[in-house]
Amino acid sequence: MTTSSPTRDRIIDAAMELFGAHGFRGTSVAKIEAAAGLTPGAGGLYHHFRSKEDLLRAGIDRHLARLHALRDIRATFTGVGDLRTELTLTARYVLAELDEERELLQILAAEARSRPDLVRDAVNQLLGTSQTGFAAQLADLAGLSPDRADAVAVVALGALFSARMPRDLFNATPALDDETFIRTWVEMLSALVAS
Amino acid sequence: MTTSSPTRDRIIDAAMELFGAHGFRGTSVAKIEAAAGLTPGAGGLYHHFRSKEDLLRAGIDRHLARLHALRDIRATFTGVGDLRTELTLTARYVLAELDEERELLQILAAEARSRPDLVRDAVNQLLGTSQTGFAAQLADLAGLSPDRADAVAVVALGALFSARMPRDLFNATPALDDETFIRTWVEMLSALVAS
Amino acid sequence: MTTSSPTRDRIIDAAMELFGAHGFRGTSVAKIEAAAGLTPGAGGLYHHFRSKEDLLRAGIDRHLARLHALRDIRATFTGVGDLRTELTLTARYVLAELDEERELLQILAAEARSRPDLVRDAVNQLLGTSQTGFAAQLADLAGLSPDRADAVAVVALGALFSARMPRDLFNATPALDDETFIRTWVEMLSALVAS
Amino acid sequence: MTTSSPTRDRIIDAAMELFGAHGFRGTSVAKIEAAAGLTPGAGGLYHHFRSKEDLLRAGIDRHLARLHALRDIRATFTGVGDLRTELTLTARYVLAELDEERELLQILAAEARSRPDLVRDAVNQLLGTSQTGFAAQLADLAGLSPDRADAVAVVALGALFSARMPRDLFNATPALDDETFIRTWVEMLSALVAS
DNA sequence: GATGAATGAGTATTCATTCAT
DNA sequence: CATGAATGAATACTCATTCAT
Repeated sequence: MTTSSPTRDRIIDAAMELFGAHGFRGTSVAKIEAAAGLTPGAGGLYHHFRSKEDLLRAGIDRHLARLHALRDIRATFTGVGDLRTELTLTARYVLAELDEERELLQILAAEARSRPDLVRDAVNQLLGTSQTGFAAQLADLAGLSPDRADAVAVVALGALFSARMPRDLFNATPALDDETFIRTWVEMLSALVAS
Repeated sequence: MTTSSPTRDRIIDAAMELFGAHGFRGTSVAKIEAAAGLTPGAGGLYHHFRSKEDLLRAGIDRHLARLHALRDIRATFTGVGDLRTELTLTARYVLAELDEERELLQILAAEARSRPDLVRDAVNQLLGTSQTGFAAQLADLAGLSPDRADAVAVVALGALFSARMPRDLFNATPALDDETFIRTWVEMLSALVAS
Repeated sequence: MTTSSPTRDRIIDAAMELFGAHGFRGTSVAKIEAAAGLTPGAGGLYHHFRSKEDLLRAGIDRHLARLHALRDIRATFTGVGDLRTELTLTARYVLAELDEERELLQILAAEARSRPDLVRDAVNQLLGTSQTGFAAQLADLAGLSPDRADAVAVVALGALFSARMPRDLFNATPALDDETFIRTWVEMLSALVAS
Repeated sequence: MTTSSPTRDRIIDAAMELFGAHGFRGTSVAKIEAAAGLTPGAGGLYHHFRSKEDLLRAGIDRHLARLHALRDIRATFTGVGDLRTELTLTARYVLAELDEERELLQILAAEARSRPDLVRDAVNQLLGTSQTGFAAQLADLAGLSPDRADAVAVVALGALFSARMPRDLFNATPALDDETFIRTWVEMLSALVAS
């Protein structure tokens, strides 16, 4: 458990927002301090973090922790309803989660080249549990074999991610509204499972 | 038409590789010059490009031009075979194209925050034609209504992109081999279309 | 008389050791505090010293005070024995004293440029009394005239100091072991006095 | 042979003077640039040296090179005259050499703690050849055995160095004028050799 | 067309010192 | 007395860009 203080939290908030908006390198320590209410350039940040990079890591960790919390909550509302309903709920949940993690994903995408390991680890945490969780759900709901459930989970979740990636990572205008996207996605999956 | 010269091309080559590996800000003009065989730090680059940013734009444009060429070639091998075969070919083609554009995608993802317009424009060119092209193919092959074809194209292409994004953009280990991915994807689509 | 307290003394101990090892500028107040058992960076040092420089002065003063004590003790064992014995004892005593003050000399040498007055004063105290004392001893022992005794004392003491300076001040490997050095030095002096 | 340019030389000149006066840490890169006629803070220094430390090394090397030149010249005026004359000439030469290297010695003394190896190496070059050279001269002139010549050379040269060290290294007022110092030193040595 | 040299504007980080608690 | 937090001032080093040769 890392030490927590109001200033420390304010620094993380400010930093992650700025990292998301201008990238890690594009955000100066002075700007972070200013945005956190400290005197810019005075190095007050270093009373809370060893380096700018350390702050990035702390920010990512906080995001990931929040995510784990979300996942725990989720477990409670599974297992009630028919296939279509459950898939629709899952889709909505995943998109909501992606929205929640938009800032994090932008940062990770921008830093992937400069901090490969940091990014890989974070992304594996983000994706890994989603995939195995959804595969289990599919195996359970639709009676798929483990291997098949895995494959379907990967392809289907990928499609779901792609509903947000172009917009969040590349500023592209989304090609479909959420309702239509989810409906089509559910149909595709139920058709596959039924076949 | 911008002037072309062997040195100019070498600079673009070097720059795009370095931008892909270390990001735009992470790549100094001096390093680009060195990698292009010029004296680092002497500013020889400025005889060919007005600024570092100008060079980035030139690099992106060259990638996009190459892409258009690819697309033209593609038109020739469509329209022969049944649904499954054609979908499989399409999937393979899209993945190959993504591999071809990996460097570009990495650069675009990293710069999305700092150069929103530049990135949006490039990505729209990359995605736009794919989407309408594939929608048309689907309408044609499976007799879907234009709206429906659009929706299905978006979801299906998104799934396909997601076969590369985690690895190319986030250094994540791919969860599925290409063969399995494509097979599952084709099944999903044909099931949907058949239903 | 400055106030004395266990913490204050611990701070001086820590500081002088660190100053000797890394120089005054190379030693941060935070490191001194840490080495003295205080929280680093909390400024606890300032309850005992007005500034870092003040602490340096206090440390030097403590060293000089210790030296005076040594000198007093010394007076007791002079005046017994022939010339050679007495010179040998003197040589041993001076080298021992130099060893005792090694840390101080290192600090003084390093700070000579940045704090000229502080260093000059301290060094004058260190050298002055040695020189007049030894001159008196020589005049007494060997019947030299005051002027001549002064000159011989300066040259001879200088030779003695040079047995330690290269090693203590410049990390050079000593060129001679103490026994040989002292024997040669005693011979040189007695030859001169006898001539 | 390191590259040489007027600016590069001006930077070394400025740096060594400032290092001597305020110490290495006490001299900012900006101040060196200003003193060398460059814009302070613009980093122009880095077109000539990889780092501030690299500049220090270059400065020390230049001093040492100059010293070797001096030594070569010296060989020409040895071997003419009786013992006393030759010793007097040697003493004057050594003091002149020390005056020539005053700046260097001050820098070395100040940096001994922070750059032990750099200083040790330089000092070994400075002292080593002096010592063996003078020992040879003594063996030759006065017919001393090698071991004894070594011992006498160390003690005598140490005495000579001590004519400058207090003043140059510790700002102390010299206790003797050069003439008297040298005369006493010569007497001491000839007495020893004659005995 | 290429280069050596220069510069203006940063950029992360350090540090002595202060002060409310 | 000691500490957590803050700050003003520095500091070494980087870099995109310009320009005379």
